[in-house]
Amino acid sequence: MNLDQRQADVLFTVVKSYIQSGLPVGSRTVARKSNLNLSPASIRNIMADLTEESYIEQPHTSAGRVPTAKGFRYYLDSKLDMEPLPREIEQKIKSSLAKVGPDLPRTLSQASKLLSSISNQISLVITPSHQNIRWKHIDFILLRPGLVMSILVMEGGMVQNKVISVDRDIMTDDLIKFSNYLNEHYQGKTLLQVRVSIYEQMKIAQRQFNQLYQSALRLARESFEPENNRQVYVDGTHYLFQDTDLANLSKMREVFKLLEERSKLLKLLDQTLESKSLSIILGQEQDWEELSDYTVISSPYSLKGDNIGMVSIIGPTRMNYSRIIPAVDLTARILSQILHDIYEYKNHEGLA
Amino acid sequence: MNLDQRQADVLFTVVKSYIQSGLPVGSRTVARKSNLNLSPASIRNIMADLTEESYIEQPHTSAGRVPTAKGFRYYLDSKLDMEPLPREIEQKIKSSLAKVGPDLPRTLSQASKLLSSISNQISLVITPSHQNIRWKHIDFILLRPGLVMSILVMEGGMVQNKVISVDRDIMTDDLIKFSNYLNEHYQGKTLLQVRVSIYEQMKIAQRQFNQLYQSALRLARESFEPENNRQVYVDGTHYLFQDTDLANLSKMREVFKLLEERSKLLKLLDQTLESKSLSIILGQEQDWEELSDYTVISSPYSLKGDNIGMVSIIGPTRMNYSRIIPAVDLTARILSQILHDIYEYKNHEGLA
DNA sequence: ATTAGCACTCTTAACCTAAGAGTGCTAATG
DNA sequence: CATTAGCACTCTTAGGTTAAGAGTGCTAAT
Repeated sequence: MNLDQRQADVLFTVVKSYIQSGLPVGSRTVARKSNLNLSPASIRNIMADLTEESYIEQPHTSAGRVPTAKGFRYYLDSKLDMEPLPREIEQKIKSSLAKVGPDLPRTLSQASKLLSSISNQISLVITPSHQNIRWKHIDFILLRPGLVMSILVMEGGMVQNKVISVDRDIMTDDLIKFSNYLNEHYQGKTLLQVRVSIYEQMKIAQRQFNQLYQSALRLARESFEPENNRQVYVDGTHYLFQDTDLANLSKMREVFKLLEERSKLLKLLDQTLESKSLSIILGQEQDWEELSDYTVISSPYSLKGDNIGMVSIIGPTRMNYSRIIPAVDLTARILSQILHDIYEYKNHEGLA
Repeated sequence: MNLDQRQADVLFTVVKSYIQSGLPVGSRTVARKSNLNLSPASIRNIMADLTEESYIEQPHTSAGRVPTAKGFRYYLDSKLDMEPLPREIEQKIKSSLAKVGPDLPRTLSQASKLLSSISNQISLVITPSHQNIRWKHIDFILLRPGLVMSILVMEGGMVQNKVISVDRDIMTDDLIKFSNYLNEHYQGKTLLQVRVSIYEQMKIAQRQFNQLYQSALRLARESFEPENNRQVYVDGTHYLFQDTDLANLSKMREVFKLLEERSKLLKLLDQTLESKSLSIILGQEQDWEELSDYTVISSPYSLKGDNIGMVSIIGPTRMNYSRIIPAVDLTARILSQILHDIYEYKNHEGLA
């Protein structure tokens, strides 16, 4: 069902006013704030319709209306009046991130700090999946007989390390041979590409009986395995305490629980990784009971056209979307730009 | 001023009852709960004295008494009735940590999770200062001309990496020479020891004009520099929402702010790193206005007699000390034990 | 189609009151 | 002389009542 112009106008006014005040919105207020020039009585009729279609609802008989999830969704799906971020904020982000230097983890961490402080909401920045990134160098270090640490340096300065158990008769010299081999033959490929190669070789190797060769492959396979170690940089958790009352205390607690369960969190954010652009998850809509009353706004950052990670904020459903959406969007864009620069060796003349 | 037996008894009863109920404690209650066999009237006299000396205080005229920071401190400084942790919990910690394998970061992270879940409080585990740990291997990787990543693997599997800018004419082959040299000559020393050596060599080198040699030293110096990268594993933040009302909301918010300001947090915990054993910081006592009403219990974990890191919890001042102190203490002990095992190559026959 | 008017509902804040918890003091007690 | 019973007093809290006010939906007038 679509809304006609007047209905949409009323709905938008209700949403905006509710975002601003957090209070149920009455017909009087809508009459004043909208530019429809209708009397409250007429507005009431329209609001009755909107309630019928459950875009808005009444907390109780004599209260004004509050937008439902459906109402918010309609508001968000319509092109809305974004306030473009002031130039100086954009500059601040750029310069602040440039200062960090060509170090991806620090860049992401800093981006998270910036985003939370300009949005006044909890920010999340998730590290890239390593799968589609090329790697630069691999090293195996014998921690002690039977135990090896593999260190995989990705372009952009991400490092992935892993402790791997191996046959006890593998020596440092063997490890050096392995790593030399891998560095020579596979360097510059993505992890995914390497994995495919290795699996092929393993099939062949099974027919041979070269023990050492098989060990090498096993070691390589483990090192390049898709690691479950994507990190999430979380900042600004204290913003969740903005205008809160006892009622949402238990809901806030759920948010904090969610933030600590990284696997759940990743699942939530992965939902949106596929979408090409900014996406909004309304907790009430989905079956994320942890997020009722909260909304997640995410925007992917990309490298060479692939979305590899996410920039997000978590805030109350009644947050100031016009301000925050551009903030998330811009942060993701700048991050993509900087990533591009790091990977293309541009604009970064080293650290101070 | 010291308390006599009876005064101490009354104070303890007040503290315990307050911890249990969170409510001001009246003379009736003390008369019942203490084993003094005195009438409420007599208790009232004693409580008046304790109030005089400000061990306890009255929220208002007709209310019972609440322990002050001084009262809590007296309670904590006296040897108190610890409930030793049940055997099975100790076992659970040990086995759960053993399962992680000889990987220090993961071990610490897991320890933090365990501690928060058995204490029902926010837990903090701070990673070791690398300064007094021996290192195993160093590697330099040329990210691109003029930019090197150094990777320093410590015993126990900590990795410290850093992006360092260098002269543009340093090549991969040079880097290999550098790292070989360092690995041969300094391996097995602590970072602190290496730094001292390097500074000495730099003094000598200044008089020479071997450009390459000087570069190598600069690179080494940066790599072994005391990094500001001690991490803190935080878990169980949602426990802060236990029995909370609007009054402490703003205080809770301060705690969350503190948790995100890692530098402040480290300063707080470093206070206690020197003390040989478990220590308790009452927020009200110190000038940590972020922590009024909260208390930090910390216990250091050690390697070869040196305290290298901390295990802590943050909880309300009225928490169950008898249960939680042993939990913190035990976790730190087990961690020390496991560290010892990792470093001595004992008890760890690799991963599954 | 729009709106003024109106009766109705429900929440909220303010006020009052009674109950109850706890105190400190005094005088009695063993 | 330490202890305790008794009591008047204070202050908080919960409950109940009330009045104000916000907002509604309906009806009838424009």
